[in-house]
Amino acid sequence: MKGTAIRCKARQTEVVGCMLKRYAAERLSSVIPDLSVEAIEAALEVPPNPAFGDWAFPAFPLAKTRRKAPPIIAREIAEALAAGVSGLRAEAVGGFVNLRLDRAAILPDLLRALSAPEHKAPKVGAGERVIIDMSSPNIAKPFGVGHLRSTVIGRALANLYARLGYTPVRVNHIGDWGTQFGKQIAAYKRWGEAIDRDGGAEAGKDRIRFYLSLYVRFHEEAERDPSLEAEGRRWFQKLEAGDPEARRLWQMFVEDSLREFERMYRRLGVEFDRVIGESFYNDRMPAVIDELREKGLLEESEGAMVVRLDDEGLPPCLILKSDGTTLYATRDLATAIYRHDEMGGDWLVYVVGQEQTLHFKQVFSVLKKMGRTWADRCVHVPFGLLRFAGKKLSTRKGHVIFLEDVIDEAVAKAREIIEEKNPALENKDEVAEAVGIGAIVFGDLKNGRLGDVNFSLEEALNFDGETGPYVQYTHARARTVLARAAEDADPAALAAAKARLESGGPLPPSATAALITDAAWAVLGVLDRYPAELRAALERYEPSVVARYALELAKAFNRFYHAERILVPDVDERAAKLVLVERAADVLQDALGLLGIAAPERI
RNA sequence: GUGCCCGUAGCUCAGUCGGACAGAGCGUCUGACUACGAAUCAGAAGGUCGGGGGUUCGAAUCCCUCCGGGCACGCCA
Repeated sequence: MKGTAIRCKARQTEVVGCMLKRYAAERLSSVIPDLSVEAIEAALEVPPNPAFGDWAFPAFPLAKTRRKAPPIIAREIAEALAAGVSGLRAEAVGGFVNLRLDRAAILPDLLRALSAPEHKAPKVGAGERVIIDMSSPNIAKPFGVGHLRSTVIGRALANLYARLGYTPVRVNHIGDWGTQFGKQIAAYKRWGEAIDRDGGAEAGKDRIRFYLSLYVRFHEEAERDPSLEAEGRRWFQKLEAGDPEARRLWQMFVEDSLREFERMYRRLGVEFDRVIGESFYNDRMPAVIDELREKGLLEESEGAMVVRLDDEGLPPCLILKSDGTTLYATRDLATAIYRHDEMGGDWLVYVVGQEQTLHFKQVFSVLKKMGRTWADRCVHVPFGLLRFAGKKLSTRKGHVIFLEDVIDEAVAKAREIIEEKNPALENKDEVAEAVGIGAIVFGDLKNGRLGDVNFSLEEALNFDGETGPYVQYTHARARTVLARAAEDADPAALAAAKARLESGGPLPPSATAALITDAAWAVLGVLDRYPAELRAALERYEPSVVARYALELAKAFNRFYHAERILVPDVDERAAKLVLVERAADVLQDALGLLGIAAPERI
């Protein structure tokens, strides 16, 4: 099995949902009695060349049972189809049966299916609550480009869950606790306090830079002066003990940071159902430790307390340090139990970098040993590391790229392009924001989660080709056509013609002719796959499936747009083409929406 | 050392529960704005799918092995 995500077996169902494919499979099954419709549907594939037809059925697997050569079987199937089955044409080529659907015959059903509500919302779940751990930045640290991944992947997954019938709960698990806060306080006391007293207290983004510079300086000086580390530890002990000054400074870091994060989230359009700091779980950890001890899972090892996981083939999970204090695994156990027991989570999903894969395996295994049967409904959705100029970004060394800087550049570039190409646009700032951010978010989501990303500003600012702006442009272009059509004379006749098209009844000849051209049919074929793509995206926890799909649809639409004139005089033909344009625009907007990207009417 | 992830065109990446000559975008070159938006479209050039074995009628896809890059492997999160 590929990937480290533990997949939900209940959702490992066949990926179907295209009515065209099912149609072909059903026709085929009448002449292939030894296979079920489902098996045939699963076997059908898209031929490498459109000239070969719409679908291809490989006859090779039947060769064993039928004890005949594949080309002979293929020919028999093709002949049987020609003799007694309507709705498609078949041709045997080698071991394949190439199928060409009778486009005109299926068109009414297809149009009806495309306008049905289930097309954009195929039901999979039954309202189960899915707690999604996403974004989860650290206090007193900048919101860097690295946090973008967890944030936008998590948001897209939450949208997909909601769409497919689950109840997602988006949780921002803020890193507000740990020994680094002792260091942060120590650094602030040593150098920062004086600066603030002199009135150097910056606000906003610079405040975070200020904290970061103190943190970096701390690590630099700690290399020469090891006593700093001890000082940091002492401050953390004071913080844990509730020392007023330590609490006050910690509170200041938290508030300043959350304000900054909130601004980023607003720009990205990300919302959370719960924002809970790690410190929230401080008083919940003793109960976990007690339970582990009662169940006899805790063992002493090298002075620390661990849970052995040899039977799972995993290294031991460290629960208590030799000084008796807790570790992040302890906290994550308490967090998971809270999310299940008190937040009512049926599934716990963690959108966290792949460097923590082992950690989550251990935590889930410990939960299982504790008798929590829901442990196998805990899923780690890992993603690759983001690096810059081939280097890993390091907070300690101050190697960070502020997401806001990147966003600002992208928005400025979008603004320039708008001035150049569409100076008459009304809400330029709003659109520039949507396009600039859309470029960044799409640029992240179009690639598979697992690969490491080598961040390139140049690439993030490229709006040509397979990009967010390309999809947004295509959508806006489609909307413009629709708006122009609405201005046309005789809207009543147009509306009547469109209603007829979506009723599932017989179509006027000029409407049928307009939609069965290669260019139009290609668009309809891509539209038909949308529900299946949504299911596949969630099943694989892979928003890039949706992004790739949006690109494919945009590409097919643009081809159609160039090949055909849409606003033609014939009412039926115009209505037919407009239905296609409207469906394409709706699905593009919908797919962008799932990815968390705005789809302005004009750009 | 052990485990996991990655290795496909100059660059960035799809395709990986096996299927027909390996697909996009960027970049390069050539065309298309007096039609609904040229942030577009059409076309060209460009690849030992990291190497080698194996399974199979058929392998980028599955198995083994090696090479290269990354991450993780006890008191950070």
